[in-house]
Amino acid sequence: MASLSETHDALTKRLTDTGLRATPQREVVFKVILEKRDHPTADEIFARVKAQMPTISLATVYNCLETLVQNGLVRQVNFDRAPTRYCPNLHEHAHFHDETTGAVHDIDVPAEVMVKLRELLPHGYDACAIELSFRGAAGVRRNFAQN
Amino acid sequence: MASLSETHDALTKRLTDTGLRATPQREVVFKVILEKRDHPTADEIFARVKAQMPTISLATVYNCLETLVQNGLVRQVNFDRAPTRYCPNLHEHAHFHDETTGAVHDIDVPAEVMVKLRELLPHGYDACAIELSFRGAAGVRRNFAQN
DNA sequence: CAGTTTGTTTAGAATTATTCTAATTCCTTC
DNA sequence: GAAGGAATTAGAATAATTCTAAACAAACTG
Ligand SMILES: [Mn+2]
Ligand SMILES: [Mn+2]
Ligand SMILES: [Zn+2]
Ligand SMILES: [Zn+2]
Repeated sequence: MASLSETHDALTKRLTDTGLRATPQREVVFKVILEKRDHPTADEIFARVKAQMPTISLATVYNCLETLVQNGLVRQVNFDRAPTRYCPNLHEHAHFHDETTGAVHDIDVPAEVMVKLRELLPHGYDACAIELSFRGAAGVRRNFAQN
Repeated sequence: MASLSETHDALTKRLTDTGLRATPQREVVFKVILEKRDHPTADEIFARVKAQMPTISLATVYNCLETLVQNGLVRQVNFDRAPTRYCPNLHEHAHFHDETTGAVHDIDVPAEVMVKLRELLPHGYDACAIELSFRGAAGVRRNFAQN
């Protein structure tokens, strides 16, 4: 996995390339999303960030998230009308929403499957994004380490 | 396609089976969704319904929609944080959200593709629903009939 | 039938995630 | 080290949806 300073540099570069600043707020928001690879909501991110930067405001968290999303550093995930979640996994992947625990799991999607999906579109339809999500229950819990 | 009285009967049967009533409000909400096979929002449905039943309230439209969805008579469709849309097409299908026009188009998904998607899930994951949606621009407009 | 229960509709208030506003603070550059 | 632009902040505003509580309607019950 990428080290902290690597991702820090990625953030700085990606932002400054667009004339934006790598502010402490943006850095800490980005960091907490990378740290725990669940799919937190803005509120959850706000809570985690406040632990490290007690003066940050919720508005700033929303602003930072918007910037990160627009610059392709995090992904935005929506399940019906629930609060938006944020995902640090930039690989092409789908989401499994476990209704019993509320957890969201990443599901790998091979490139060839993505190609197959794109082929479903009639001629002339050009998709700039494909979203695939599952809803259900994620399996028997065994006494093994989960994460 | 199914006739009006057919779908009317389907509504009545499906509802009364669950101890619910086929009220005029539920019937007219269902009817306007079937009539125009776009993917209207609750507000749009409210406007169309009011033309036939001027006294209906928005709360009732929401109530009726919830009932129809819960009883499998219409489908609910969400695109990120935009207002929920309602779809009368009960076949397994995906949605294409045309960002330039705002229109939503149904995309056929062969059963075998659905099977393939389900196979992406790790052992123990049980999906009760799979949602697939595309976002982009829907093709060159030619001078042919559209619908 | 009359009376009771149960389900439904309705207007308006409440909720809640998100966005907006306007003032302040922070950098960067001249 | 002023000026200008960018970013942050608190709090107000927004908007889709849900909730509340009262009125209404249909379905039972004896
Ligand atoms: Mn990788
Ligand atoms: Mn058919
Ligand atoms: Zn993810
Ligand atoms: Zn549809």
